[in-house]
Amino acid sequence: MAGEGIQGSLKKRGIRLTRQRMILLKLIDQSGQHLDAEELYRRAKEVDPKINRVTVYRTLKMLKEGHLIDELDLMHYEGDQHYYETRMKQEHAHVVCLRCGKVEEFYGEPLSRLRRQIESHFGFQILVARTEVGGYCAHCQVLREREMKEAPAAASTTKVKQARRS
Amino acid sequence: MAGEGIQGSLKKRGIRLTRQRMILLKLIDQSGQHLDAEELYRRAKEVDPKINRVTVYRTLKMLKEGHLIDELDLMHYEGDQHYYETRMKQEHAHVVCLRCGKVEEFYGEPLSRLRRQIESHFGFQILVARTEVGGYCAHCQVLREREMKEAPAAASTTKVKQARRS
DNA sequence: GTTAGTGCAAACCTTTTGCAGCTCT
DNA sequence: AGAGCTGCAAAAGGTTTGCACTAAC
Repeated sequence: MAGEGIQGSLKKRGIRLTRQRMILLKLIDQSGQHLDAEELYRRAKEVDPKINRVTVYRTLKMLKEGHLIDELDLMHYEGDQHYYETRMKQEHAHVVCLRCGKVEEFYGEPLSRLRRQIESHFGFQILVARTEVGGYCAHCQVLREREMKEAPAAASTTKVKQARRS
Repeated sequence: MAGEGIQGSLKKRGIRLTRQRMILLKLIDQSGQHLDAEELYRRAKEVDPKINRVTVYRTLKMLKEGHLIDELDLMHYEGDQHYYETRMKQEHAHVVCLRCGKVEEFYGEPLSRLRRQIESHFGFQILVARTEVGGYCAHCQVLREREMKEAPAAASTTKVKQARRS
């Protein structure tokens, strides 16, 4: 399991493995989802009701600075908070539907090619990379067409809040 | 000049061209830079000291929703505010040095290829795309090596605040 | 035992909202 | 004339900080 990888990495750097951090690491790692600080806090409280929101923020900050997790915005689909995911997976782009909020992940050659080109073009040493794409998923394109016929003016703002899942 | 393009587009949509909006459009368009709301407000006040910060936010929001400008985070190099740029340019990635803050722009084939692949892979209709890369520019890589020798512990956090220019 | 980490409260920064009055068209 | 926009004040949302206490090593 991936949690061990992160814990080992922290230990090596002399960072203490507190009870709170173990809980948070486990949560981040288990859920394949993109969690924001508040959601992570909510879930952590179910395990340890005494845990503090601040500890969540501090832990996320630490993990981010240690390049153990990545920070995403997901096109700010529902507010300006950030989302997090473990860094183990292969590099991928996030594709966010601006109507239903669904997040898909795109893996593949074009991404690593882009990375290599940027590195060689600028002599740049890449530490983090983030590609986010916003638009309409196949399903919502159809629904939008329908909406346009019924109420052309309102359709441009239509936003259906529903489970964001990849 | 590009400002005309945006103004025309607004007029066509029945959006009023107020004095304040003209000022802001001109500023966004002139400066080839990436401005955040506060900086834009600061500059606008030099032209019209009575302009309100809220108007800046409202104008940015309107332009963003009309897809006339793009919103960037620039890897949150210095805070969580957003940066804006006009949308006329060809699509490009933003390459941010995490040490000196310099922002470079990368144009090229890999980006449009990525876009096409995502569209065909998911049947997705892309409206906005954002690629941001963080790391060390050629210049700062050298400086960091030097820092590592002198003060290994401190070097990981070293951040030189200086003009963010592309 | 020492030092890093936690919880609490309070501050902070960025952005949004409600509303009365002003101004483009 | 009238809808749309602005300014002001106030609130909201998300995140960080100072400090005394606690717990990991």
